[in-house]
Amino acid sequence: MKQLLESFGEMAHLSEEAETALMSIITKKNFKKKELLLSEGKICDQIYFVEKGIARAFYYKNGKELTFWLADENEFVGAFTSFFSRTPSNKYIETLEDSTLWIFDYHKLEALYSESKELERMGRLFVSYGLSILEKKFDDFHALTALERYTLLVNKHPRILQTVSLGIIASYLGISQETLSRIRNQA
Amino acid sequence: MKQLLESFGEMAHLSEEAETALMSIITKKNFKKKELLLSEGKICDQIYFVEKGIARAFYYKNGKELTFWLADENEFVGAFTSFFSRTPSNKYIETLEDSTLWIFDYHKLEALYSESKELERMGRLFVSYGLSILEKKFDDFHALTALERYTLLVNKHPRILQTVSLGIIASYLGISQETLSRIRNQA
DNA sequence: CGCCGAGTTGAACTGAATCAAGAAACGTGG
DNA sequence: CCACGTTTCTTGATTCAGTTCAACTCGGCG
Repeated sequence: MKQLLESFGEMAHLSEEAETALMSIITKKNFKKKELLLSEGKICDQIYFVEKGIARAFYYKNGKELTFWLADENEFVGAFTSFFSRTPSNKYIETLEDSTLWIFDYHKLEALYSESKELERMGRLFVSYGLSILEKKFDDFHALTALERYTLLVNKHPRILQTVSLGIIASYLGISQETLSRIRNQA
Repeated sequence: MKQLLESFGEMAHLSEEAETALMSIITKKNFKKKELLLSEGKICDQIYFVEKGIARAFYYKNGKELTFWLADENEFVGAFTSFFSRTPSNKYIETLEDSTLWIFDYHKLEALYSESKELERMGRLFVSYGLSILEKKFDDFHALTALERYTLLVNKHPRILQTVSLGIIASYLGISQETLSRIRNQA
């Protein structure tokens, strides 16, 4: 909860009223490992903030799972295009550990934004912040080699390396599981 | 201008007032080929909509130019993280042809958003739309091979292939210029 | 105790990068 | 408008990183 509010603070300056209003529409929920939060064909109605645990987003390509997002603690996960444009998603979201997530519901958020100019503005700043994060991810993926991306992950999210299975991490980094195994033992 | 308004329409429903207000703060300007719109160390104060021509964004890695964004006609280009967070950018933006661009200035936009709830909302929808586009780009880059990305580019933006130099396209696709030359002559 | 999923390791193969040289296209100034 | 020089593109030969396929190990769990 404290972490969540800190994350908000980074994104937008919230008045006490705005903070209260926002907190009133989000809900905290516990999930078991491997619970599915979104599946293909559904519209993504909820964005999640990981308070505890790990979640991932993936889709299928040629019958194989492709993990393109790993959300460690204090990070968000969601299918944003589907969420914003209200179109069915081709993505799946699931927990990889027993997790505690904060749920941001689309309709509740929209209702909240409609309440006041300040809240509308808050929404804009959230999305702007999200766009920055995504731009960073895109740049990393474009500019870095698999090894560099691995190093980044080790430094920023060592816990993911210890917890998440190798196959998932490999697909996240865009390399085969065997190559990742070799990189790890050692480089 | 018509194209510009159509693009807006896709992103957000604008009342006539909102449309007028928006049009009053953006400006159209002509640029020569190879004009620099943003350079490293500067804060990105402007987002550009390409009415005519082509623009690109790139940065340097190990002394080599890396093009990560190509904006064809009716597309946007900008250094979004820098733009939103008001921090210096490591990126360059330039035209690749004589071009006509619409300029969206940060401070003018912010002033506009402050004017009303509707305009604030419009801003939020713009950014949401931008986030969707970026997510799409990210997914493409993650899931597709160089050849698939090449095919996508050929289909969607044949004009880029004819106009932009091979080295730039290759770096955009994430492959070497030689490989792209071979792919083109033929696959 | 034996099975099963996850990880490791090896060997062969493949696609792409790199290095290098030459051809074509372009523009710039005389 | 031509001639030269620079940039861009192509092509070939070599090298290398990473994939694939396959076998094997390890640890946990029923």
